[in-house]
Amino acid sequence: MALGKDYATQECSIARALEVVGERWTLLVVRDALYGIRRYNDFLVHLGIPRAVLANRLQALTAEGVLERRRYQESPPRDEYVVTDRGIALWPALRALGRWGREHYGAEPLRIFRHADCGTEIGSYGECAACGTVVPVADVEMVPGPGLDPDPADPVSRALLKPKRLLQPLVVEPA
Amino acid sequence: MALGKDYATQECSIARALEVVGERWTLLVVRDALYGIRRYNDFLVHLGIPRAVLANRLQALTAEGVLERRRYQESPPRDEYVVTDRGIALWPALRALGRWGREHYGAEPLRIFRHADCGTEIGSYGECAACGTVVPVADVEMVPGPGLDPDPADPVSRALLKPKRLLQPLVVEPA
DNA sequence: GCTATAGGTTCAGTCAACGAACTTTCAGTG
DNA sequence: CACTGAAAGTTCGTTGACTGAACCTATAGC
Repeated sequence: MALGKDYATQECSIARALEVVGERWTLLVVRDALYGIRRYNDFLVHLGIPRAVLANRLQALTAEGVLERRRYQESPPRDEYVVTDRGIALWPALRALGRWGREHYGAEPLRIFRHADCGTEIGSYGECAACGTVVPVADVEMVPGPGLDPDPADPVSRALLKPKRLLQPLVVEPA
Repeated sequence: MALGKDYATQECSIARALEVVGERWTLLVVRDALYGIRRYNDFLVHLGIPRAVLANRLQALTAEGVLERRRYQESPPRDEYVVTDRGIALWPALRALGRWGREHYGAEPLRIFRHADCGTEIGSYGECAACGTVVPVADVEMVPGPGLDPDPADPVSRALLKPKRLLQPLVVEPA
């Protein structure tokens, strides 16, 4: 969606944000990065995105400082994309969008997010009602909800069925 | 951004939300609607959006129940687009996106949002720290911040310089 | 009759997305 | 040593969306 040419005239922080994360697929890439996905192929399989578009988005998000490209093996050279603090700061916006989507279009929750320390489901704004604090993203535990397909086709979706903390790197079993 | 064909396979409330509001311009239309803009021409002038795209977005948002089309005069027939409860529910997501944009890319605030009852600036999640409650959108007052151009070219931007409550219909002075 | 306003539609050109095929580099296996 | 397979892309032709300009309709005011 984003495009400097027009959004630049907007004088608006929302428009500024959308220039970075407003394009098609971009917010879903950030979502997956928060879920712990780091590798090109895992994004590819989980999103079902054209390869060229994924490469473009990963590069753009890296250039914007939302992701960081990191070498994880030397031979053959392989890089992974890790979400930065700037990307983590998008969690409240993604959480708000997800709540809105579920409340207005979804029936049952697909994924449930809980405070890992106490097990309480976190609220609309990422807060824990029991502890009275906003939960750091690293302390959010994601568990599958009743609406989620219990036997998805792709190995990345299967790996995401296991309860896990956000940001923790996802371990994908080979198919 | 949105497109059913691919996002439908996502099993994700965020993707579901992006199918509705993820396309280019769509979230900015909703933002303007929350600011009190209701008329085709006012959206057109303020956004600088191609006419055909605006017509498409207004129709799509109306079909999704985010806006409501309402006749405001009979002769000649003229309709305005008013944000619904479903659209108002997007405020936390827009607020979160705007905060992120300002904190990571903007210098000074462009618009400041305050609790109309007590004057306190509202927080990241739309809450009032003084009152300890989430402020209903209708009780949010918008005032220009230091970063905003004090003398914009178009009449809609000029009308938005005056402090006003969200949702209150915008009164545009003829140029 | 003339002009302006509001709210669109139509059209040609451009640009991005899509899906399939292809490339490179290496590790492991027989 | 050839073969297979994985990871991370690049290239390319087609399709679809966005863009800007022009055009259209109905009415009010002068």
